[in-house]
Amino acid sequence: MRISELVERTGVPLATVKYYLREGLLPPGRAVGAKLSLYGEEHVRRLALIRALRDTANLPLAGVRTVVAVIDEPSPDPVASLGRAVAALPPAVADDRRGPYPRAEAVAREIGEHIDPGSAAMAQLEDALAAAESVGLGISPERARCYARHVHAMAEFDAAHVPAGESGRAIEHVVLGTALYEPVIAAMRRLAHQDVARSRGAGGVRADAEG
Amino acid sequence: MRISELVERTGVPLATVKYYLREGLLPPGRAVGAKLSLYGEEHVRRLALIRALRDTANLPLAGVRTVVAVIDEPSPDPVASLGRAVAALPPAVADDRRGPYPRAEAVAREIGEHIDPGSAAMAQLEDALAAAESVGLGISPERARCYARHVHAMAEFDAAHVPAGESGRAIEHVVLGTALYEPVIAAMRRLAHQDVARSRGAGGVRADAEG
DNA sequence: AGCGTTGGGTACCAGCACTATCTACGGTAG
DNA sequence: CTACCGTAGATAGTGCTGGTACCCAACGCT
Repeated sequence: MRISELVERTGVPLATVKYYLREGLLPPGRAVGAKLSLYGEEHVRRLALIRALRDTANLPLAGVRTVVAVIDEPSPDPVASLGRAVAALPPAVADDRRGPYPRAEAVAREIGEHIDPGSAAMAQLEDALAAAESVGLGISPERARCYARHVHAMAEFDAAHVPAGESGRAIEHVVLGTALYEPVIAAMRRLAHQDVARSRGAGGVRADAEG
Repeated sequence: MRISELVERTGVPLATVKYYLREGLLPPGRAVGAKLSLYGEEHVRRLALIRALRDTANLPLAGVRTVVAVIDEPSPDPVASLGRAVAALPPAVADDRRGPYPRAEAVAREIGEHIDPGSAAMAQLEDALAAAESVGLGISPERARCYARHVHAMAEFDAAHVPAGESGRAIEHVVLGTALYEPVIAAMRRLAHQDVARSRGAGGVRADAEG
């Protein structure tokens, strides 16, 4: 299809499509002659991906670039690629950041024994815990245990539902799942708070609170 | 304390403190004479709050303003205040946004029966689900049920641990908990993925962040 | 041949969150 | 008394991000 149709189908403004082409986020179309290029379904999908990562996952374009690079390249080392991609997701972590992460380590122990203590997620957790603590919302051991149990259960579900097959698809699935399910879970948690508050307030009893 | 000490204790640059004062995020100090004001512990706490909401909860200053307004004002209707404050948290939702939210409603049914179908969180959930779907990561009913169960359990824990007493404290706790625990949970989920990935098959490999 | 579309480029812009500088005064040390 | 540092208050400018606008010349379809 021509660029005008790509614009029409995705709803992304022409100027923005050109900008993404310039920035290398969107691969160039197949050139037919000097003044015409044709685009395919993969361009439609790529635009959807860029917009989803930017608007929903809150990823700056530089991060989008990292993620699509990982997805594009047939990776020799899937695990390293995955690490790079997930580390590109917000919140940003300084490159030279190294532990120890005292608060995060205590919480991580509740999650499991197979956690890399140097990973970006540890730094993110440490920052989040420190911020909560700084306004008097420190996380008690019971809260950590409760949250740990439930995120672990969700992670197990996720792991059980990663598509089998070549590692490229799996990596894409994991990266996008990490980025795009986080807002889903956050919104669901807000709704759950609503539900709990209103069933308590309304006199309805829900006494099956665990952990 | 004088403004120089406030700067020193919080680590926030003087120019930034002045900016927050100008913007009304930080209440003015007690003026003693025309060229000197004194600040107290509440200013230290407020600065920590502003930085936590901005840096960790990713809240633009306009949103910080809304949240601190709710926390400051003794509210005649706690529930309405709470709603306003939580709606100010990201992701932003257009004011004129109204349902229906087809994807979100299906998921919300898994969470509970006491959900306000017009709340901001419904719009946020709808957007997050649509974004995931647009890149081929639509949420299956099983996944929705799994996530719903676990976020609900976490919400019940949260509700059981809101401090009793005057409603002001409770509102502050709920708003800040919503905003500041989300990144905690997101980071914990990433760590849980690591733990699951490494305890299954891939024994010993790093699932996040190259060294 | 005429006309709209395209590629390619440069320039410009808006929002956000600061940051820098200036003025003027006032409390204090010497 | 005088010098000087700290402070309040105001205005202007900066750096970054993510576009948006406009222009021009070359196509290529009819």
